[in-house]
This record gives sequence, C-alpha cells and structure tokens, in this order.
Amino acid sequence: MPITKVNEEELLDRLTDVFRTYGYDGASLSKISEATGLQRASLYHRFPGGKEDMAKVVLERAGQWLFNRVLAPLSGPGTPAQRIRNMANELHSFYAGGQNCCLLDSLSFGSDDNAIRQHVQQGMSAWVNELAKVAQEGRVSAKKARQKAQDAISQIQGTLVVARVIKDYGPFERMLAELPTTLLGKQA
Amino acid sequence: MPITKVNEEELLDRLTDVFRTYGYDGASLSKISEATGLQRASLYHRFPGGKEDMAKVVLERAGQWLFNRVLAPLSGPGTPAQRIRNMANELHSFYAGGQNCCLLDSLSFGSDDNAIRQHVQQGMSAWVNELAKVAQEGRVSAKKARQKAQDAISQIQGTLVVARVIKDYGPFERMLAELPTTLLGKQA
DNA sequence: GTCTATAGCTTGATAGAC
DNA sequence: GTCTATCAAGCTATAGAC
Repeated sequence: MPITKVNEEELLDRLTDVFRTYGYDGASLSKISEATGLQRASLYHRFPGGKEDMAKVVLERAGQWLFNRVLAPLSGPGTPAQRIRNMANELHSFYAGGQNCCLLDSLSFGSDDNAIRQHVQQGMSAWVNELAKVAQEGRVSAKKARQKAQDAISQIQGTLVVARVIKDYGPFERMLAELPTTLLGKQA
Repeated sequence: MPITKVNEEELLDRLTDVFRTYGYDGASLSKISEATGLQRASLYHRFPGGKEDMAKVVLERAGQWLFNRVLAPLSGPGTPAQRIRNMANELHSFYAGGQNCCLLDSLSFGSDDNAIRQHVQQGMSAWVNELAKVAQEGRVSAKKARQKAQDAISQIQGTLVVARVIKDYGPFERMLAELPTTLLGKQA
C-alpha cells in the first residue's frame, strides 16, 4: 500500500492541467478534486495555503521545467542557431505540440494586485532575460536583443492562443522553425 | 429623467471591460454589478439569459467592431500595403495601444463543450478568413495566404499577452508596424 | 427599468474520525 | 494521508414591489 494515494509528480501534473485548462477562477476545488482523485481535505493537507498555494507550486514547477529543459540548451555547446533549434525541440514537448496552453496566459487574468499575477509576471520577465542573452550573441545591441526576446515570446504565446481557440497547430510549428531567425536574424 | 440608468453603449463597454479583465469565470455578477452600477435584477432584465447572454452580446459586439472598423479598411481603396497600415491604426485604437486584452483570449478558457468557446472560435476563424483575403493579393497561394493570416493573428494575440503580463507595449507597437510585411512580405 | 429581498446552489476552507 | 461532514461566504438566478 502506498503512503500517498497519488504521488507528488502525478498530482502536480493533474493540477497543472486543471489550471491550464480553466484558469485560476475556473479551476474550482470540485474540478481539482475530481481531476486528482483527492478530496478537498486531502488537498488542504498537501497544500495548507489552499488553492493559491496550488497555483504557486504549479507555476514554480513549470518555471523550473522551462529553465532546466528549455532554457538549458541555450547555454550548452554548439552555434547559437543550433542551440536555439535544440530549445525549439524542447519547447515542442513542453507545450505538447501546441496542445498545452501556457500557464503564463491562463493565470494572468484578474485584478492587478492579484498575488498569482505577480508570480506570472516574474516568470515571464525571467524568461525574456534568458532569451535576450542568446539573442545578444547575434552581435546586436542589448536593446535589440531584448526586443528579439520579447518578440520570440510573443510569438510563442500567440501561436498557443491560436492553437487553443481554433485548434490549428500549424502556426505553433512554423513559429518553432523560425525561432533561430526570430532571435538571431538580420531583418527587423 | 432617463428611461435607463446607463445607456446601452456604456453598459456594454463596462461589461466588456469586466470580461476582458477577469475572464468568464472571474467575471462574477458582483463585479459586473459594481462595474455597471446596475443591480443583479436589472442586469437580468436586460440580459434574460444571464451571464452567458452578457458574454455572448459582448463577443458579438466586439466582432462587429472588428469587422466594421478594423477589417473594413482592408477592402477600401489604396494599395494592399496602405490598406494594411490603415488596419494597423484601427487595431491600435481597438486594443488601446495594447492595454486592452483580447476577448478571444480571455473567454477561451474552460472545457471544450463550453458555449462561449464556440462563439470565440467562430470569431477567430472569421477573422483569419478576412485577413487571408488580403494576403492573397500578395500573389501567393491560398494556403500561404492563410498561413500569413494566422501568423498575423498569432502575433496580435501574443503581443497582447506579453503586454498584459509584463506591461510592455513595445512588442505590440512593433508588431503593428510589421503587419504589412507579415501579411504581404516575401520571406517565410 | 430598477430596486430590495431571497432562494438555492457552489465555492473555498476546516474539524475531527480513521 | 485520506476521508466524511460541515461551515460561512460567495455565487447565479428569481420574485415581486415601485
């Protein structure tokens, strides 16, 4: 008999799914309970801070995933273009080919003073900074590099929105293929 | 004395704001009541179908706004590039320079069978089709034109997500400036 | 057309047994 | 660590007076 009914990883996977699909307000404890197979009280045992705790942990975990698997290739060996292609591959699995939408989108609604929104903002800002580092290897100014990083993330977010709404994953795939140009290319 | 406490246009403006900011689930009747200055029962008098009705009307109105003001310049006089620049100007005011996020994003969360989501999907599909018409004037295949239209909308959505999350409107502005190239340009 | 008042349900969160 | 049972507060929606 297991000590826990569902192990930590699987629990967080399912939690992530619910928040991604329904957003923070839409992710009711009923839905979470159903998705995880745990009753309310069990969830509160694991997340004493309640729903907000759950969202924070899920966000933190996604951020680490992104950092370790997606952004790590950026400082590995190879030419800048090769490293960006590696990142594109990891992004593809991170977002399941465009079928997983981004927590930075789904958790970014609500009032400005929302606690979760601040975490979301820090997450995206850190992401921009990391991408800007690589873009700068393309021998452009810091300002241009930052712009390219922002543009790349805009394209990731936008293609994921389109994927979610009209269920067409073409834009996401094309965007990944164009990432080296977006981050390093001469035009723009 | 006015027959109505708030006129239709202003009511819908405020309703739109609430749905944009909080998403469908986050837009509670309390928030809506406070934002509009109308009590629950008054809202139900104007929208007999309740909250879902409100979201539908708001979506429908935004779609007409988009069609009349943003997409209309696309079939007016001038070169394709000029018409797209006109559209970019209208888009700028439609989204208040990036400060208004898009209903097609904020209302696209929730389960697949959600009624609102279907309206959202139809709205974005219609938008893609309209943009594809202009892109085809760039003497490309129908398939390429459709891709360019999807890419343009991806970029609009993505820059709006970035604007909402990190409060930087640069990507949105740059995207508008690049729209003629995105929709007509040779590369890609 | 707007209001007060309220019904009935769902929400996030807790208490306490096992 | 998980459960059943429960709470108060919030929710959407309705009834009926003016």
